[in-house]
Amino acid sequence: MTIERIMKVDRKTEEKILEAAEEVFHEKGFDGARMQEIAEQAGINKGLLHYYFKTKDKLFEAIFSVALNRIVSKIIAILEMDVALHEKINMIVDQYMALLLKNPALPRFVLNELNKNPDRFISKHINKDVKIAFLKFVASVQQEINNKKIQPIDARQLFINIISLTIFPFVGRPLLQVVFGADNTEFKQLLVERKEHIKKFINNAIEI
Amino acid sequence: MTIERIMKVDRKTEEKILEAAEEVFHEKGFDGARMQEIAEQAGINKGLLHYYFKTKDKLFEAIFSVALNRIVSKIIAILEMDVALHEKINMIVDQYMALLLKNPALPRFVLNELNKNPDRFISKHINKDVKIAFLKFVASVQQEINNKKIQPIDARQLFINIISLTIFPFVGRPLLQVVFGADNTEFKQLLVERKEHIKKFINNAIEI
DNA sequence: GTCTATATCATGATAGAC
DNA sequence: GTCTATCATGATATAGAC
Repeated sequence: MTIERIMKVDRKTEEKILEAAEEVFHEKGFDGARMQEIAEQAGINKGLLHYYFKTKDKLFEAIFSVALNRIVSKIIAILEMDVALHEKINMIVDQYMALLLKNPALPRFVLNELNKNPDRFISKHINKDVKIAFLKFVASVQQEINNKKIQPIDARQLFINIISLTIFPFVGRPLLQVVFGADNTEFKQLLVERKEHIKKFINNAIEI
Repeated sequence: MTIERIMKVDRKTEEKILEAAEEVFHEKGFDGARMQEIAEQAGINKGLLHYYFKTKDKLFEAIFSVALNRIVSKIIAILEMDVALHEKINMIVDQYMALLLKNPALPRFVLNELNKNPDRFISKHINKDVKIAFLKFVASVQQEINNKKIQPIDARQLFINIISLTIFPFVGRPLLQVVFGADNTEFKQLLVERKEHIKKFINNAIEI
């Protein structure tokens, strides 16, 4: 009974911390984030924060690994599926767009931290899974080329294209918004429409 | 004579500082950069650094405005030109790729700082120029659609596509490199080939 | 588990000699 | 203009009371 209550309280505090840390780290990155701000955001104080996560690095690692996984795992799952190429492409765009619309700051955060410290990737098991999944994608592309369903194309370039068209708007948003003179709601509308646009655009580009 | 010598020395030191600051800021961002490191990189000490640029913010502003300008001004120039649409697209891709291959860290730096502080844009005159230039691009697109040269397409989405396909590989590099299992030289080769790939890809996508 | 108070250290910035 | 020494602040992290 007492233990139950304590565990419940623990869990709740830890969750509050993780939520707060995610928000602050995603927004400001590791260097810009302050333990003070995370504590405030979580409704606790610095002391308690350090009680749960000994160091800033440890807390960051917890947030970053989740974020990286969110970005990568979905791609792996789709790339590995046994469906036709254009289905794969549509699924990547659809599901990725949905993910990013819910977490607009995610790609910027992950890519930036990854650029500052590329080795962070190597430590993960993801590494091999990604490569294997990608090889299945390459095979899909080659098969479609052989069957004269699509034009000859470098599978790596095609992959870059899919990811670029989907992710970039979220990273380049401030730049694009100024160019378009678009406010937040207008730009969001553009992103929603973009899902169908990308699928059609890619299909046009590769069809024979 | 004496004045000349002093001015020459000044100029040289300031240049060394700006070069060092650019390198460090581009690499680590504002929050991650240290005045100490910039001073070392420039071969001077912190005191002298503060003598030339009173504050870190001032020094950053000098670096950032140049970077932003490098990213934006070229696009403006091309968008405003009176050439056929597909020429415009080719020029953007060619010249942008060339710029980014020489400054791979540039887009990540600018976009990240811009995301942390989007208002930084508003203070610039660029703001209006960009919008005007973009309107000329929209007109180009509309004209080609009317003349049945390309398929109907939202000019804003097309613009996003061009920029995405060109810039993203430089921002998403660590992610892509792991997926491909590519080392640095292999990836660079991919980027070089990419110039022609993008132009063909876009052309295929929009042609009638 | 949670809080307050404090230690420790790094960093941006200044003062002053040369 | 350039350097050394120092200040002042703010951030991570710890100690100890409750």
